This record gives sequence, C-alpha cells and structure tokens, in this order.
Amino acid sequence: MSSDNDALEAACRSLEGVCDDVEGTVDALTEQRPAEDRVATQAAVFGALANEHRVRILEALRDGERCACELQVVLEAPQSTVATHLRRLRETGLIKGRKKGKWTYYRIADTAALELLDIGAAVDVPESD
Amino acid sequence: MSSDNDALEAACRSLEGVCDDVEGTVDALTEQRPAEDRVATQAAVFGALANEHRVRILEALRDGERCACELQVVLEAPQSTVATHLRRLRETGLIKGRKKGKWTYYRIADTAALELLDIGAAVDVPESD
DNA sequence: ATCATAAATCGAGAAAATACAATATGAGTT
DNA sequence: AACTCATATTGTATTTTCTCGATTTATGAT
Repeated sequence: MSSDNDALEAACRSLEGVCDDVEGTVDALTEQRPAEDRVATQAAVFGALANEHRVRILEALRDGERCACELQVVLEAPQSTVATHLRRLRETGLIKGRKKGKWTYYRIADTAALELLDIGAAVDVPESD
Repeated sequence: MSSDNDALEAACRSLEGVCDDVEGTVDALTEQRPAEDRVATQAAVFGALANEHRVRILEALRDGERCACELQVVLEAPQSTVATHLRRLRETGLIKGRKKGKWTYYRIADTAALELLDIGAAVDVPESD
C-alpha cells in the first residue's frame, strides 16, 4: 500500500498532462491488457529462444531430425550442457524427442519456432555503443 | 584442450552408430551452421522479449504510441523498473522514444515485434508437471 | 549378469537478469 | 534564479539462468 501505490498514483497524476480523460485512458489501457496466460506463454517461449545454444539447436533441426550426439557436435559443448538445453526446448513444446535404441532423435515440434527464428533474425538491432 | 575436446570426440564416436559417413555428417552440420551475427541477433531479440513486463509494454503499444507514464500504469510497477524495461526494448531496436516536452512517447519501431508476439502466443506450451 | 554407451538428471558454483530506492537529468513553470 | 515534474540512470540486493562434472538411467551387446 506504500511505495508501490505511491508510484502508481504519481503516474496517474502525470497522465493529466497527457490526456484530458484520465479515467477513460486508464480504463482503455486496462481493457486491452492481454490475458495472464497469453503473456506467460509468450515470455516462456521467448525465454526458451533467448540463448545462442538453443537457437543453434533449432537451426540445426530445420531440415529434419538430428540425434543428441549430432547436436553436441554442432554446439561444441559438453553432453550435459546440450542435454540441459534440449530439455528446456522440449519443455516449452518447441521440439520433440524420439527414442530409438540408445539414441534420441530430436525434431521441431512446432514450426512456429522456425518462423520466429526467421523474423527474429531480420530485426535490425543497433550496435551497443 | 581437455574435457571440452574429450566430450566432442565422444560425440563424434557415437555418431558412428548413427550414420555411415561420420565425416560427411560433421561437414554437413558445420556447413549449415548459421552465421555468428545471425545467432547473436536472434538471441538478443528473444532476450528482449523474454520478460512479462516487456511483453506487456509491446502489447500496449499495438495500437499507437503511449507515454512512459501510461506504460507505468499498465505494468503497475515502479517508475525506475518501467524505465529499465523501456531501455532494453529501445536498445534492441524494437521500440522508439519520441520526446515531447516533459513526456516521452514510445512506439513500436519494428512491426516484427508484433508478429513475434502473435506467433509466440500461439505456441502450445505443455503445463509444467 | 556384466559391461559399454547414449542420454537424462542432479548439484553447486558462476554469470546474467531483475527489482527498485536513490539520485541525476532535462524540460517547463513561477 | 529556484521549483516542479517526467523520465533516465546508478548502485546494489535478489533472483534466475547457465555451465558442466558427477551420477543415474536406459538400452544393447557379450
């Protein structure tokens, strides 16, 4: 009830200088607020993609399935590290594993992953200065 | 040169059980490896999206610009917290700020951000069990 | 059953991201 | 000038993620 609300009240006060109908604006902002689970899903998916190793895994799965040991070669990383990233992608529903004997073959589970990779790659990120 | 290479060699050895032409497979994997800067861009973009606050900010900017104080109302978070997230999105090139007097109005800089949000929201993330 | 191998999981230290109070900056106002 | 207000930045405590050796599990071979 203290600083958190103080900050919100201050923000609402400054709204007065921005729009004539503060209440209306707040209502509009509140109305178009996305559903909780939508935002949670989005953050989870992007979190799964927010790592170079995991991006490389998905890119390697573009044209078909690969077994875990192949992905280990792609990443040039220790086995447990690769397995950890594979799990994260699996748990987010972006890839699927198929067990065949001693080997596990992974493939893209949702082609949305590849769309995301392409769109994300096309963003013009300003160089850090 | 020790454990890192040991792990890689082990992975390559296990490849022998997967394909007949190990060298060829490794070459193929190496060739289709995406460029460094592509992966870096992708990870940076998805990192910027990998946060519920930042997702909410972008969703709020869908139908036009909003000033920082409006976004503060949307997030129900302290001013410095909101400013920090705005900076991250700005530095990644996803939003742009326009200063007008005391206020700063933010807008989507790259509509790819909205595409990403929509595609990401449609992914079926299995519930954590 | 024993052994070898591929992959998953565990656990702990290191690194990165986040929250947010405090402070600084910069523009308008008096 | 001094003051007020909106926003940006800084500093630091906290939380989350990442890494990877060690261990376990699962499968096939001898």
